[in-house]
Amino acid sequence: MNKKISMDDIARDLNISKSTISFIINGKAKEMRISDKLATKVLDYVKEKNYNRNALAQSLRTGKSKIIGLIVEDIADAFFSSVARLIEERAYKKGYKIIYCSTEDNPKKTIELINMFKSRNVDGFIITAPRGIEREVSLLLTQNHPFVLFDRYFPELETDYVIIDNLTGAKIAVEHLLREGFKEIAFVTLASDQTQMVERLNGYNMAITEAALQPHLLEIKFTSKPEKVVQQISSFLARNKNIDAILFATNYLALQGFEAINRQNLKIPDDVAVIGFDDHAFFKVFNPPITAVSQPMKNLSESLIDVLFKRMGEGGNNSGESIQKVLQPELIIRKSSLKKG
Amino acid sequence: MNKKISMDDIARDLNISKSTISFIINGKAKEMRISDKLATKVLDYVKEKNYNRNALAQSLRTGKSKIIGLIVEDIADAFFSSVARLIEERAYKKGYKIIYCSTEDNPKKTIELINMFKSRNVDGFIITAPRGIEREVSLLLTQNHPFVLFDRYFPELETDYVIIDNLTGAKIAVEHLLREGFKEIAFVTLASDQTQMVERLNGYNMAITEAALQPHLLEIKFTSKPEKVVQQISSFLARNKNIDAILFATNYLALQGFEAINRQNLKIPDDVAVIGFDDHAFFKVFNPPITAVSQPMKNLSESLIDVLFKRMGEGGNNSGESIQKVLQPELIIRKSSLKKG
DNA sequence: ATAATTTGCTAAATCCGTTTAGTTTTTCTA
DNA sequence: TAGAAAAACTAAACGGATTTAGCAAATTAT
Repeated sequence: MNKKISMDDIARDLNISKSTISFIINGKAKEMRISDKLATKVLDYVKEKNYNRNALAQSLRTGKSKIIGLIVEDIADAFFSSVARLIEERAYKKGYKIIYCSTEDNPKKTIELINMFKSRNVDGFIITAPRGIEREVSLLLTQNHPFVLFDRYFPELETDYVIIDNLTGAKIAVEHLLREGFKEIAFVTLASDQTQMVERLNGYNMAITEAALQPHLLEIKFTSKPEKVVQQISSFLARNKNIDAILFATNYLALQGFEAINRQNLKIPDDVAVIGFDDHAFFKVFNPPITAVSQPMKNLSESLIDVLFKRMGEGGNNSGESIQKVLQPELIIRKSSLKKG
Repeated sequence: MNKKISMDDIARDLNISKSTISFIINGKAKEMRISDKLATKVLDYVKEKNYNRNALAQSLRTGKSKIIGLIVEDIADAFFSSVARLIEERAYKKGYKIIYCSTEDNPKKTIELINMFKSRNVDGFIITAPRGIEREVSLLLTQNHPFVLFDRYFPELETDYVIIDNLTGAKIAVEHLLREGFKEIAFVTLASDQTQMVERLNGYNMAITEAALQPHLLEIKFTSKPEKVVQQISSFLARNKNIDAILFATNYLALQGFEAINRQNLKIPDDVAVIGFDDHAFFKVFNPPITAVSQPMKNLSESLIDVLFKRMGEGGNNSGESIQKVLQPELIIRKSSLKKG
């Protein structure tokens, strides 16, 4: 590896002080009363030699990094990767870079990631938190690191977060199915104590109870292999032939659910109507197109950035109230949830 | 922000030298003949105080970071996010973290990202390179930074890369359609001079020429908005009503293509057969399921990591031949490309 | 002509680890 | 029991920037 040129090298070559160079490079030439002549000379030299500041040294000294750490559950998931992309775009415009990592919902890994980000002086965190990192998150609070949670949050902690109204999301989905005349509406979800999942279940239950109908609930273990999930849904459908509509709590479940529906030789929506939670680009072109509870991706990512920058501007978490945004999801009605006729 | 504890602090508190602490923390206690008693004392203290090394300082001194920079075209794209996820998993097991960024195929942004990674001492790069960064890439070569290109490469540069045999991928797709009896096979692709796109076009052309058939080519500008893409494909189909099969060069085009096919009121595969390039989880559950040229994701990500680590082990690029792997894609045949009957 | 400013620039401390080249103390050998 | 060798640590330089405090020369004010 070619050793890179440093400010010291430039200082030696041009026979001036390192401080002077630093001021010039940081655009503080005027402020520090460096002559235009010298400033130009340095800048030219820098350009000629293709000099780049060592960001490590800079961050070490300043404590700032112009980097935001984004910690998502699984970057391969369309929801998270879309958010990541949108956040990256916005942050980039503000001169910040994003580095992202996946937790795979593993608290140990997540804690490691948080510490790695901390020890690299990221300026802020955006986190989808698995259960089990409550301590680490409250450490972020007390240590006054700017951060925002999203997708889910810890009710017991007073943190900033941006989430969607999951309860309402599930509720309007079920209510739409009710209006269409479906009566035996199932909810296929993950067995999870994460807030977003709990709320979706609550929304489903609320709508079913209000309509005085019978719930049909299938909770699947997070660890199940895809084929296992298909089998579980498949046998669930076989056992409950009266089910005429299904709300899937996540896209991943919807995917396996479609497979199960195929295996049971059911037609959407004639035999069974379907709604997914989280929209997906492909849902629009499915045959039939799939109705979905859609999270406001743009709004979500903008809010995340806004909240985080607010915190960063204020220099941390102990300055005032926490900011908690709850965005409204939208039901995008397509043919998969419409009664024939 | 609470100021964090440093080795100096520990040194002062325990009244020993900073070097000693460093040796102990780095597991060099034996080697440096530090007594077990002192080592234990320090380790206990470190645990008690929840001390974490400052990774910036460490990297600054050592030049290593245990971080790999992954630069993809668009993390929101299922292909790239899947690769990212798989690479992350493997790297994590080796004690490396991944930080990833999207280029959006913008050379300027990509160069910035590469420089940012460089200035943060990442140990290696994995890059999907847009055109226009050839100079930067050859700089990586001369500066002896370990890196691997993937998805596409620069024929004029002698670098490591892992790609798939795009020509064969497109060719076997068309040949399959020919075997099924389709005669008017269209290729919908992006106007691009990136190698993967050029090769896919070559594969299509080769298969069509060998069969002595008429090509039907639609090249779409990369910058087109989604709706524009739909319209272009739609009117392409309207103008060429004889087309009985389409190979889409990317998933994104397939998505817009499905929409266009719907608008033209065509049925898959009866009116028009369809094959996508790059498989997608949802293709399996489409109605009908969609045939796809599938990249060997596991193999791809493993190869990338293997090649990169080889380079990193050798300490850079000027030690020996470049490693260029070409993986074979697989045609996953589903109903969308089967002739009725 | 001298003091007070202003201009233009620099020295040195600092951020926090790593690592080389010792130094001091203890133990062993002759 | 002197001298060699081993054991147990440590001082200080280094990596590459930022930033405070301050110095010398040139201007301006008096």
